[in-house]
Amino acid sequence: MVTTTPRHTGHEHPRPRSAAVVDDIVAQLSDQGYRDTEPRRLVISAVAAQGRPFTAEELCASLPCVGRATVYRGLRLLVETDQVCRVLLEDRELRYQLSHQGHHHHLLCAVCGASADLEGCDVEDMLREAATAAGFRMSGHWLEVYGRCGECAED
Amino acid sequence: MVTTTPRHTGHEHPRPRSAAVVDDIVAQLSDQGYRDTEPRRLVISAVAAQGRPFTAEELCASLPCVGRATVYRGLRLLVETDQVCRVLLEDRELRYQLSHQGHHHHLLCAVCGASADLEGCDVEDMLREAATAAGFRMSGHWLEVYGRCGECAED
DNA sequence: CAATAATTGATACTGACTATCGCTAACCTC
DNA sequence: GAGGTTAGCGATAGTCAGTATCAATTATTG
Repeated sequence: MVTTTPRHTGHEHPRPRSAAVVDDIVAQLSDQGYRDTEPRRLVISAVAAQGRPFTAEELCASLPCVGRATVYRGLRLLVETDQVCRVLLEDRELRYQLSHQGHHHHLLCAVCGASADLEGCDVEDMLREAATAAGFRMSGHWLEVYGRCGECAED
Repeated sequence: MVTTTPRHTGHEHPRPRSAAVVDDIVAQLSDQGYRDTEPRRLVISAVAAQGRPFTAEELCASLPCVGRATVYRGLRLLVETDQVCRVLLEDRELRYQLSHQGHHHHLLCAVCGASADLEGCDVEDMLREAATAAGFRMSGHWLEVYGRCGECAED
């Protein structure tokens, strides 16, 4: 398993900070009984290296040495364990992104693809109320907000 | 234009009320330059007959005499002209539904698949505000709410 | 170190949808 | 109505994203 690194206080050296993230995720997966494998680490590492929401195919392309199926499996595992969250673009394209954990929504820039987490927006209660009024018991929801980020708004 | 005519193919007697819906939609399409064709009417009629959100494949299955491509094309046209709206289930399955026009959101029952429009819920402003706070200019959003309808909530 | 069970990767497959293209029929003009 | 455009049709082939299969590999455990 590769990574030989002292896991404890890990940043004393210029290890790419993403390495810490990878170790952290691998450790969490390990706690849940998932093995620490080379391909898996490669996938996680590639995920951590992405600057913005990415597609499964992009990930595959960036990992020519890892089988497609393995990339997809790894990605699915990360989503299931809440390490990565799904992002839906306006054209329904599915993308992924390292999760900042916890339930939250995304602001997506239609121009550059950047994403930001929507803070301080508590639609939850509002939706639950409206659902109740319609005779429904709400159990969940899906929300994505589209627009232009600061940089792209100027055009 | 069109269609006050009892087309011979038709069953003039107790015209199902959906027939009025079909005529109406065909008329609107006609206004936009789309032809009034038999297969198109069949598609619209099948759409109008659905009691709840349906998939494209379900529609194909219910129209064995209409080519798949035609069903898909018809459905796409109806979406583009706002006669039909798309509904996204929790598992990302795409369904369709006669549109009640105007921007609105759906409440979807995870058990029986029924849908209701979410009334009196104005998330718009809230989202725009939160987006602005994050330096974004909001241009749109996608929201689906999942739960159980009154009937299914009892279980 | 051997046993065992998870994981991998090559590949075949699936499901949903789109492109192609020769043919048909709706609509417009006269 | 008749005739000419051309939208629309349907059969089918193709595409694309993602999944299933399965023999070989490898992390983990006893």
